[in-house]
Amino acid sequence: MKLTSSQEEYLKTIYLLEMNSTKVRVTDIANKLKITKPSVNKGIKCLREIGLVNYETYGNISLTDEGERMAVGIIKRQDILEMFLEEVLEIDKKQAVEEAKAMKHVVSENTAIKLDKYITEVLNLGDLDCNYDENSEKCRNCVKITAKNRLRKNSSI
Amino acid sequence: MKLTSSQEEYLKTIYLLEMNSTKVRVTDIANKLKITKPSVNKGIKCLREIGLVNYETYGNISLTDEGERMAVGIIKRQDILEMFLEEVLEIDKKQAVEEAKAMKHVVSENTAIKLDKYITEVLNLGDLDCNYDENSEKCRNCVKITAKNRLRKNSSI
DNA sequence: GTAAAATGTTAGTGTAAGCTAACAAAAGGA
DNA sequence: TCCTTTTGTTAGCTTACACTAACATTTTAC
Repeated sequence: MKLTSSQEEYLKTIYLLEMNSTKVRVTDIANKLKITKPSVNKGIKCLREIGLVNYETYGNISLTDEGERMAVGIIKRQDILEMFLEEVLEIDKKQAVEEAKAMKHVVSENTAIKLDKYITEVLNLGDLDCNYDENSEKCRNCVKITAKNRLRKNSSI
Repeated sequence: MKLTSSQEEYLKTIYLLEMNSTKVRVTDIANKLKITKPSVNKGIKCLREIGLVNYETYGNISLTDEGERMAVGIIKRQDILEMFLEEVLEIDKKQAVEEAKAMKHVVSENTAIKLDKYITEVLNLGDLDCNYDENSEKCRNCVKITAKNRLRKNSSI
C-alpha cells in the first residue's frame, strides 16, 4: 500500500503524540503539523478507511497495528536520512531535518536499510585501530576524516 | 523560485528533448512523461507564465535561459543522487534511477554539491597508494571496499 | 447544573496536476 | 488542391489536500 507524503506525516505525528500522552486529539495533530483541524479531520478519516487509524466521531485517535508498523518505518527512514545528512555530509541541523523530512517520502525501505548500514560503517571507523596519518593527502585510511576535511576546505561553494 | 516536482520534470524533459532534435513538441513531452497532451499543454503554459519556457500557440517549445539554467541543475542533482545510490549504496540500476528521480525534487542544491564531493572522495580512493589489507576486519583502510563487502554479506536483508 | 471555552465536524472553496471528450489547426500524400 | 492524419487546444471532470466559515459537541469552571 503506497501512502502519500501527507498520510505518512499523519502517521508519524500520531505515533509521536501517542508516546507522550494517553489521548491523541485532532487539535494536537493540527498544532503539530501546523494545519487546520478540518484538514486533520478529513485526513484521519481517510486513514481510518484504509485501516491504519482507529477513531470514531468525537473520539480518540490511535494507530492500528498496521498503522503503527508503518509509522515506525517512516520515522526510522527519516532518522537515517537525517543522520546521513548531518553526520556524513555535515549539513547543518536545521536544513538536515527539513530535507530528511521530505526525502523520507521518496526513499524506499531497501535504500534506507542500505544507507543505515553504510552510515554505521563510516561512522564507526573512528574506533578501529590502524596506522592512520591525518596529514597525508595520499593516505586512504579513514575516508570519513579525509572526506570531511575536503568538504570543509570547499565549504564556501 | 520554488518549482513543483511536476514543473521540474517538464524542464528536465524539454532540456533533454532539445538536445536530440531541433523542435520540441507537446506530443514529444507527453510521450516522454507518459501523460496526456492536454496535461502538457497546461503545464507549459504555466511555465511560460513564470518565464522558464518560450512557446506560442501551435508553435515550438524551448527553454528560456533561466529555464535552461534550472534544467541543468535538476538533471545534475538527479545524476548525483543516482550515482550515490548505484555506486556507493549499490542499489540496482532500475531502482536507483526511480528513487533518484523522486529524490531530486526534495534535495537542495547545497546538499547535492556536498553529496557530489563526498562521492568523489569515496569513489576515488581506489587509486590511492597505501598499505591496504582487504582481509582484516580491523583495518580501516579504504572504507569503500570494507563497506561494500559488508553490504554484500548482509544483502539478504 | 449550566454557561463559556475548547474541541470536533460539515460544507464548500481553491490549487496543482492529472484525465477524457470534442474540437481546431497544421502537415503530408494522392 | 483537398482530404486524411497528426498534432494542439479547450472545456470540464477528478483527486488529494490544504483552507475558511459556520455549526455541533464535549469539557471545564464556577
